[in-house]
Amino acid sequence: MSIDRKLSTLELTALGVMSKRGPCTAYAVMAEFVHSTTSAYRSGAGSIYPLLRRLQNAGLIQSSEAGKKLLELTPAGREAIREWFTTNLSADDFSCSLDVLRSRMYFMWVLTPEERVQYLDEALQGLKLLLQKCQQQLEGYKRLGDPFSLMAMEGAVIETQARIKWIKKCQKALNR
Amino acid sequence: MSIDRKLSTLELTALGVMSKRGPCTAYAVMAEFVHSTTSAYRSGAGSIYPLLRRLQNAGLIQSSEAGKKLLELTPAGREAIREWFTTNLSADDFSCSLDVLRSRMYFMWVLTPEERVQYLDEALQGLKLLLQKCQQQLEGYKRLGDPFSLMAMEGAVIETQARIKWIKKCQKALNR
DNA sequence: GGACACATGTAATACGTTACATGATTTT
DNA sequence: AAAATCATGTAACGTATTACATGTGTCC
Repeated sequence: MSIDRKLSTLELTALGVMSKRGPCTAYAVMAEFVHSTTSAYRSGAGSIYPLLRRLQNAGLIQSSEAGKKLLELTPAGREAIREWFTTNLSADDFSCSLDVLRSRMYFMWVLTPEERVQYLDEALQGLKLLLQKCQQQLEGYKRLGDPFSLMAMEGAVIETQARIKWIKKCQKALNR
Repeated sequence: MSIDRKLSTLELTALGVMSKRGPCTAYAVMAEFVHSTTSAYRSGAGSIYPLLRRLQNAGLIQSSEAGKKLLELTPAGREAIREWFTTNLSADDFSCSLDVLRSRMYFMWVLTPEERVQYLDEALQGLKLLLQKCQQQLEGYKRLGDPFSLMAMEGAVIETQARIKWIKKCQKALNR
């Protein structure tokens, strides 16, 4: 009934989403993930519905008494989110995140010099576009969101700016 | 025989590792992943050996004629790495990376104000430690590594610095 | 009335993780 | 001689992805 293993990041994020929305349908939770800007969170029905059933079996969420098929957190579910912050703090949480652009950089020597320049150009353009999207969302949060969503989104902006700065540095290094 | 589906990041990274090392044993490839600082790449024997067999079946790597059980890239394998740069450039590659610290921030309102302060403190310390590790590796690359590994590692340093800056900003926001 | 979003799933498949298992070689 | 590292796997399990399937409500 209860949970023995560690919850995955996806499961905890689903719990977090539900804690913000209050009672909502499984479909609403899924919709949040389908349109996520973070590719690792982009999940479809085949992932979310079984995931929610797992959480329900674990007693972390339950059908709301407010009728229909609305789901809501149980006290145990709320506690699971708190424990995400307090107990699960391992080195993995701080470890460098998986940045495909950065990973690929290790192997860029397989390209010709011209291809390298072109690749970095495309990367820079993609990142600038991403930055715009992040900044737009940030503006939205400034009006509507809570301060914590705002903080999180500011993190995305700062990270993207750093990646842009990095690509520019790489371009300079190549020009020498 | 050849590949119809898209190669995973892990598979492509394995190809990249082998392209750098030249002919090497499966164990050597695995060892690179076991001790990775990026948690998403930390994989054991159960992941790498089947993965290498898949690559071999796909004709991307082969046993080296240099005797023993050494593996090396085929021309098709080298081409697969190049295509990683050229054709697979989707929006996903630029998307915000999965940063657990950032994800969690959305849901930090479940904590008490004191817990929030403590959590951010721990996060900051963890990131500072990570930064040190990254900078040490960077110094190593400056002597031994190729310029592309150096660039990649500089990306890790810049990213980590940005995350530290972000956490400090969050701390200031909480103090108000 | 047709299109679209809402709503909920299942089945096949493949992939990653963990744990287990074994043996050779090298180091202390 | 024992311990550690090199070396190569297998088996069980769980989870994510993709594609398929179905039905309702609502808007134009």
